[in-house]
Amino acid sequence: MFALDLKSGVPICDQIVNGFIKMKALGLISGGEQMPSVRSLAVKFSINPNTVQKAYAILEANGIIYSVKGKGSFVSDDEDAHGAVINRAREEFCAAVKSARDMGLDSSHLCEIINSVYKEEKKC
Amino acid sequence: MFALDLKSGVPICDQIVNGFIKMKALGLISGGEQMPSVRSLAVKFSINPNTVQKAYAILEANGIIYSVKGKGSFVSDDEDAHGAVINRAREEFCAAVKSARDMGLDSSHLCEIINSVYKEEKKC
Amino acid sequence: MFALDLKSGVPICDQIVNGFIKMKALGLISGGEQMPSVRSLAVKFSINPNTVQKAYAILEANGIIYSVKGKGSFVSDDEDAHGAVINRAREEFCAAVKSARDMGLDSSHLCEIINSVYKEEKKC
Amino acid sequence: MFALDLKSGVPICDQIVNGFIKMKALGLISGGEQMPSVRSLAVKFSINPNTVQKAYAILEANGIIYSVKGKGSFVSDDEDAHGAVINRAREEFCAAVKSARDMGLDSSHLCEIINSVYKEEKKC
DNA sequence: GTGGTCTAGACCACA
DNA sequence: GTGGTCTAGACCACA
Repeated sequence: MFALDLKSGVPICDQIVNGFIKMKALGLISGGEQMPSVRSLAVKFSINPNTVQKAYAILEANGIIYSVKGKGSFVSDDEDAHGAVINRAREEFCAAVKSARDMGLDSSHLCEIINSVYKEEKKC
Repeated sequence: MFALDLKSGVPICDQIVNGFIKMKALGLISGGEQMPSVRSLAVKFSINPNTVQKAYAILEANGIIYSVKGKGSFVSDDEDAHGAVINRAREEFCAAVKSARDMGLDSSHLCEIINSVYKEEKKC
Repeated sequence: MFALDLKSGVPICDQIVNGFIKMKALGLISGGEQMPSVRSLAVKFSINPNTVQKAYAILEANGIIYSVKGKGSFVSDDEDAHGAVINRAREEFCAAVKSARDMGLDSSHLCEIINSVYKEEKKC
Repeated sequence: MFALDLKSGVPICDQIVNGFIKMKALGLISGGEQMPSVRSLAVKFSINPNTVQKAYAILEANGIIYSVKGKGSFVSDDEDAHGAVINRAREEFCAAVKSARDMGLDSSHLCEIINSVYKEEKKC
């Protein structure tokens, strides 16, 4: 399970949404699996249940999860939805590259960073 | 000179800060050069002088520019300050790579994106 | 809690910043503790919320506090940040000593002033 | 002769006033001696003559210098005036001590700083 | 004219 | 309710 960083400035709601999306991308949760209940997650993270509720609503709107009244929320099998999320990730990365380019970093340097991150060399 | 995108959702103030940082990184402005006055920039962009003022204050707090009362604001010669900004850009890119990795994108794919961005192929 | 002196000529914003820095230095507030809300402080001091907002932004930029949207502002645990503030205080005092020396005051006289201030003799 | 620091944030006018006061305190200029002309100083420092003029007016208002029409400005013999300036310096140092105390610095530490400054050990 | 501070008040995202 | 951003406009010190 992912952790929240209250001091990061990133809205808690977004952190929860991204947390579950990454868990699915990494195969830590998969289609059909039950999500933790809104209440239990709120207690676990010591945050407002409304915030968890909102995150689940966003995940559902994106087809990542679905809810069954009286039973709870479940991870969706919808591969299209997950693909759309991946596409968005690709676009976000693309924007990050442009930003880095505008700051004067050259492409070979960026590739080095990528390699070190994927090798878990913890150089950055 | 850079352009503002009022619809982007990115605070105008941040757009101005980043605009000048990029201009310095690209060598379009350099140490000692006078910045446009707060008022003139506000008129040029049709925004409130307070917003420009705030951006200039952030640039000054980061050592990118300095202001002389009654004379105006000037680009700083402080290379350390600019280096710190570049370092932050590097860290941001590093975070973007980690995020992409967590979303399941592989490193060769990321390198391809980098190459297409630097070749201005506008594929993304 | 500190008091504001609107007639002092010192910007209200700076007075608020220094007020909280001193409170932290004196142990009156400590890491994790919630700051008064921007609005409540504005009401308490009968000043504009924007002024408080600016002071909080400066404190946050210096790592003294951090803010969580929708929840409020909190005193940071970051001891490095607080240490940096103390260092700046030391440098300011150092500059004051140099200035006094240049004005012809001798060192023993300065030490006397220090002693009288710390003894609260109110001689100056 | 003293130097100006345009980036310091301290008004140029104040820097000139303090520069001459320190020169007198250090004995670098003495009663009856002629001050550099407003124009020459403005040229030397590459600043606006109005700024020099204002500084001289402040020095004259404090009895540090006096002007003779058609001849120029001269350093005053008025010891009372100089004494008043020294008193103000003492008060300023006193305020600096209070500020340092409020930041948690203890008196022995301040005395150490004083000693190192007067020994020109350049430790700070 | 130039930057710096402040008030008054609107509007937004978030919890 | 909480912080964040922005507009509109006043007033100040300084050059």
